[in-house]
Amino acid sequence: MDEKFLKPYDPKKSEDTVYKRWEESGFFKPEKTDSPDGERFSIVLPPPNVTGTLHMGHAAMLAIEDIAVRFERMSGKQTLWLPGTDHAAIATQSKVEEIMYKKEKKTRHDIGREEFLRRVDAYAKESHDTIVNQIKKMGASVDWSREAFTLDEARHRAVNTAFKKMYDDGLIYRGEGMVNWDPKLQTTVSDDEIEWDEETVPFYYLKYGPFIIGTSRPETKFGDKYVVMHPDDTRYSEYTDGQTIKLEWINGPISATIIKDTAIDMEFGTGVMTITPWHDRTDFEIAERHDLDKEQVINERGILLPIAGEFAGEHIKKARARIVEKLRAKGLVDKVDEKYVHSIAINSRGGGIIEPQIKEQWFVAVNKEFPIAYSAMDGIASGETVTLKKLMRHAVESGQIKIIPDRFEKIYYHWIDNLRDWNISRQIWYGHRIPVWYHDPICIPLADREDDISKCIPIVVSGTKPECKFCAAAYTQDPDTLDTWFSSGLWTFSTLGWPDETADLKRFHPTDLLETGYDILFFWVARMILMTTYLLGDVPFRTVYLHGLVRDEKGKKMSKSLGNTIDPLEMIEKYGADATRLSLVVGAPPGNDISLSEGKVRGYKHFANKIWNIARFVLSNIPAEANSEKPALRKEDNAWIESLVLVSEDISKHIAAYRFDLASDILYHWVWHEFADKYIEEVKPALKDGTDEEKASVQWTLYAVLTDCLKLLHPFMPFVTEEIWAGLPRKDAELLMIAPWPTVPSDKIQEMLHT
RNA sequence: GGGCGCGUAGCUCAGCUGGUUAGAGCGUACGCCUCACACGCGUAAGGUCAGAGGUUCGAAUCCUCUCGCGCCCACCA
Repeated sequence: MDEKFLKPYDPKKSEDTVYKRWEESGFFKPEKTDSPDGERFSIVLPPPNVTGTLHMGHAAMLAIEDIAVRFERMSGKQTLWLPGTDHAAIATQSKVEEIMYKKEKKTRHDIGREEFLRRVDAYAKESHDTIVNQIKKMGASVDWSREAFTLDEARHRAVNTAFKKMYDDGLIYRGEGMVNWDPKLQTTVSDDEIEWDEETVPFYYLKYGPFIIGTSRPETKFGDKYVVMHPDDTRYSEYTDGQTIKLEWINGPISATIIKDTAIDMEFGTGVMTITPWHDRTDFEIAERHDLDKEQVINERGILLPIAGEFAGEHIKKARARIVEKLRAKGLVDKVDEKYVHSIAINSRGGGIIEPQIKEQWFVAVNKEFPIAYSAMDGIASGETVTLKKLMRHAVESGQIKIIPDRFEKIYYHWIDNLRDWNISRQIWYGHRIPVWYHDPICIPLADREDDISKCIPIVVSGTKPECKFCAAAYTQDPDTLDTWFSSGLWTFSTLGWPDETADLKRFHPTDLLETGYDILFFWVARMILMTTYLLGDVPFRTVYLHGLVRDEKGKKMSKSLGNTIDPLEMIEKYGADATRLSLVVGAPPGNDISLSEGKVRGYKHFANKIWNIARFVLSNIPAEANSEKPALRKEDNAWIESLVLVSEDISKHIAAYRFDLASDILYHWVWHEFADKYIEEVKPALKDGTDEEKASVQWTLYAVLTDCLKLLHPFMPFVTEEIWAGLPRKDAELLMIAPWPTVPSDKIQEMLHT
């Protein structure tokens, strides 16, 4: 027996060495795996953001995915797990800006676009290296030779190709729309990136001519010249749509127009409101319906514009009190409700309070009909007229994508139904620059083109800088960058070489599984489905497995400000990666939040040591050269083999059904409380005083059970099991990671049990 | 306002399509350094399965309502 077994298991001593052995073996690469029946399994790693370090959520993701991957690999499939990182545009940029401002009191504008991007790249690189190290520490069996980054050259080409195709199909357009403007980060953000916070503020009832209107934001009211009410509201039936009235307002007399619109809730307040179409989505929509004027009141930095009269140039935050004071002085304040609770929108990527604005931006049209060029999907034919929304819905509705747990399918549909055109342009610098070039002014006036539109093209979509054939004027590129989810939406295939028709793309796409947290179902999963169905006419993956959030032992969300975070690296350092992995898997069904405590991790470290000691016992009780010849088995030993077969089947079944929580729970229990507590105890007398035949039977069975347990445990606890495997005298594979999974064909079970 | 999830021993959770005295781990108490393991072994305490009503021969498990916790969505002027 190897002397290492004489000491307790020390994860720190072996984990790095074991990982190196795996990596050097080449078996992380699918090429190395024989797959006679051609079966394959592929999955992409949800690329972690290069904004720092990995947290427990990442650890859970890595653990779950590695279990699936190792199981499939051991089951004989050619297996690819493709790793990478995400540039996370806005999150990374704001992080670097924050650090820079803290250290040097400089903003990105002080140092310029080029220098700033150099710094972000440096930060991203450092962050990337940390992340890669952490992924390895967790034991993730990813194929590093295929590692990708959402902002590298290959992905940039994919992004430009996708953008151009969508533009040519009319699915990407530039237009004026209501966007979520972040005055702090000076960029738009998507609807999904907004978080809502409750805030208690005074609610003002203001006299607006003969009406009383309510508002929590008097500072936006300067330009309000439309007063809206429900057409069925009998209280205001004397007023007619389009009627104008004169009234005294903040900065003097104005003329207001009555508008009747069903968007008004008669129950709310007085049932009358004025609108600010430039800074409110509902108001914007009313204005669109009635073709009303829209005026900007607040600029991009939150400063009031000249329309505010004497308040122009003031920041909205400061101006509010003075405006209310003036309204009071003019007798326009009817009453104030001091404790009004409403929600304010905050940019969740480290930004500020969102101010809706009308801006010219790039959008993806989700409701526009177009003929899909090619479709390999069931139920959608090539050339069929579809919309992006329809494609997204169809992929799941038709069962071609299964979401686990299935209750998220409903949530997914609901999200699609409420989806508006996707604003994809951001005014930040870090990210894929929009591949659009402007020639302004055009050198040949439209009138002189003689209908040959190729003569001078004002807007060119191209990955490279175009040149005008007719004049020396250079094209200038759109200064904006793309929403980070645009590039991550391409992830399952951009990582496989698309737009080229590579062997990898043919072999590994669609992927089999997409595993991620339910919190990014919309951000990412939905957008991958959108991009893939549209660009490839296929689904990006067959199954979506959603894991929950990792919370602390009290069920609270882990956060730095609460100080309740548990660092995965620290847990690995103290208890080993196997224990850390198991603590995130046992008792964590799909879609349920996981509550974690250090004690839980410690408990599983003890389990790792238990396995180690089982191995020690078995190895010290069998001949040094374990005999592969199967002896006649005692009745009891046969019964244990039977029990093992049953439990293996159970475990395989649960893994195949993505119930890693149940599989690991059962395994833990069987290995410890059946194999160790019962079988090993029962067998001791026979090993001591039994006949040679009895000893042979017990020894053979002990070894058989041990090796199968190691195999079953390996996906969950790859390090200890591999380390023990290395010390075994006889085995059916040099490395446990590629040892055959102990599935016993049903016809063999009977045979096995009765020999 | 709409939707979803959860509420089972101190803590974290199993209990599938309803069926013998409701389970596990951690923790606790007590006893054991028994020649695989003290990162261990053994024993024990601890639950009106959130509450009420209903379906049923029988419910933690199905239905209805109530309470509590959490989450998601929505154009809360």
